[in-house]
Amino acid sequence: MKFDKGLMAGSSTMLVLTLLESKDMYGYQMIEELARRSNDTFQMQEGTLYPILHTLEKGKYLSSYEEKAPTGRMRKYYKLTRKGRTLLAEKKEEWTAFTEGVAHVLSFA
Amino acid sequence: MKFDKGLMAGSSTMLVLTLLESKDMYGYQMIEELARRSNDTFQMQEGTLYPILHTLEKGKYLSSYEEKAPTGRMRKYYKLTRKGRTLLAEKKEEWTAFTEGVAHVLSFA
DNA sequence: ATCCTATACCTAGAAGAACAAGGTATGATA
DNA sequence: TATCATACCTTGTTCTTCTAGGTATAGGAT
Repeated sequence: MKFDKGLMAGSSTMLVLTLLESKDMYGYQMIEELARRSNDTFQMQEGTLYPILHTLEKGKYLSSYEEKAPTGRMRKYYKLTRKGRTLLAEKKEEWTAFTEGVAHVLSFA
Repeated sequence: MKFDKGLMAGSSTMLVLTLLESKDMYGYQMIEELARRSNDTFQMQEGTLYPILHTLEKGKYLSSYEEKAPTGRMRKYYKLTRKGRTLLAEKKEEWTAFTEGVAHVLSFA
């Protein structure tokens, strides 16, 4: 399933934060994990993800550290800060309210 | 409730088409009706709506006609075409699949 | 040996969509 | 007479995504 570009807008930041809620992850991993959790319906592009990560880190919603993978390559892990958790909670609330609003409009007789 | 700008993206066309599903409407009316159906959570801007209407009409998803209101002013009514109904059905399916995907990611343990 | 693929990071530029902020015009109301 | 609500529209800015590249390493295939 290919989604309209616009649909991702507004929810991708929430999705990224959600992934980091369970554990620290690196970018490439997030893309795979997102696909896995959504049964391959979400294929986030690297050109979408990396700028989001950088913006979130700049805003102190995430912190990062590098770690050597067993393969020998470096990976950049991101970690949710307290500020990030607060943002995530807000995003989730907003998402719920928004989808409820849409559902209400759609189901209106 | 004020929503993130991005959230509207991707769903506003669906919302507009949905409004026209029940009856022909004019732009100004759609904004009011959308607010009413969503308990004032959706405040679509004119600068958002009118371009959408024009694009949809250009694509033959809507047709329009002018009618004099009881007040004497002209109103431009929009009507769903068959092509528009098809598009609406697709948009609804896409929306459902997308929100289900998000729900799945959010609820992932 | 060489090439391709997967991994892993990044960015610049184009495209799409919403919004802010303006404009025009008419009818009703104060 | 002035202001508000109605009713339409557009331009320019901003935000976000995606496309399409670039860099680099490791492993497998040819």
